[in-house]
Amino acid sequence: MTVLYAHFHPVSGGALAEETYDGLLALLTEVTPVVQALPPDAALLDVRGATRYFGHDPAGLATLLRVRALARYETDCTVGVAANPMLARMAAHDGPPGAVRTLPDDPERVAAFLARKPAAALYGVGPATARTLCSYGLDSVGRIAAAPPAVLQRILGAAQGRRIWERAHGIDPTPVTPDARARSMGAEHRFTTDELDAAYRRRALLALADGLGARLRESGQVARGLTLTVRYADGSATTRSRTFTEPTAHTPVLTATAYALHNALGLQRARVRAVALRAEGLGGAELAVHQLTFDEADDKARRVEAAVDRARARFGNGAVGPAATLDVA
DNA sequence: TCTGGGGTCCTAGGACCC
DNA sequence: TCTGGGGTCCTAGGACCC
Repeated sequence: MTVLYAHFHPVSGGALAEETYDGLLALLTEVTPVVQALPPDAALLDVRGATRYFGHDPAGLATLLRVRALARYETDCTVGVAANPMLARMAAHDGPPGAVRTLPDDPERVAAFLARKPAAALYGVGPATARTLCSYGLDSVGRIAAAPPAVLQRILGAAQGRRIWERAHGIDPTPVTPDARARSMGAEHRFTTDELDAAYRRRALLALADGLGARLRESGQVARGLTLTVRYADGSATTRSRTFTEPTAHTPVLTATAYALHNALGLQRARVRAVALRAEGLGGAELAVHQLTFDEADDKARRVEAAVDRARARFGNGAVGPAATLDVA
């Protein structure tokens, strides 16, 4: 047992504040540097090496963390302790919140723990996969584990089938990865009433693109492409994505791409509940080489953007924004 | 226990290139 | 010159997690 999965919940109830979460992550790194954040309210820890230093076994370390989180942040946590991330997660979810639950490494104990669980309790099996598995009579983790891997691969596809078979046997080779860089960054705008007006949707997209660009530049990142998701009144959704000619964090490019994707959908009388933008394929801005153009307008737009970013840094995010977004925010 | 917003990963088909 | 198989990229969509 070297992996801890911690799920935090404020004693007062409600959601965890971002600053509190940051503080909790710092608290976790007091115990081990190998902490993987799972925003907004969870984390994985590899405590190999920490047990000796602190003179506690992993369960003891988990208890220590709980006490500190309560004392310093009035935040309780549920901790699972096991041999790998998947088992640690499942141990944490195996009972009421606010406890430390340990699953020993003993293969028979692990098998017994898994066998009695319903299919949907297996990490990586959600409602849809559970339905599929159950339709083949594979309604418990024990039965999934007993099925030949080839059968699961036929039902679920090669990668998913293999992974589910492994997990049903308690196997999870994924390491705890500290400092994992985000792959994408997105935001959604939900309309208060189902929106039929394309102009209003464009204003929402402008606000989203503006905010996304600011976040990208603030974090020193560029994106390779943009995805637009449109959610409709009936719960369905359409996604369209486009790759930029070069990685960028510039709001005008994001906005123009968002508009182009939106226009290409050719929505006529669609009842739109929400629009969302996601910047994909993030990378460090230092790696991006901007094609030098002699386009004066482009050059000016980038200088304006830099000035806006400086104003925001000084006066707050609400200080400056495109005029057309004012009635959407 | 549920909700929801912000994420991740996978699949599959088509285009393109070698 | 034609054929063809195998990468890789792009795009759309689905599923899952916290």
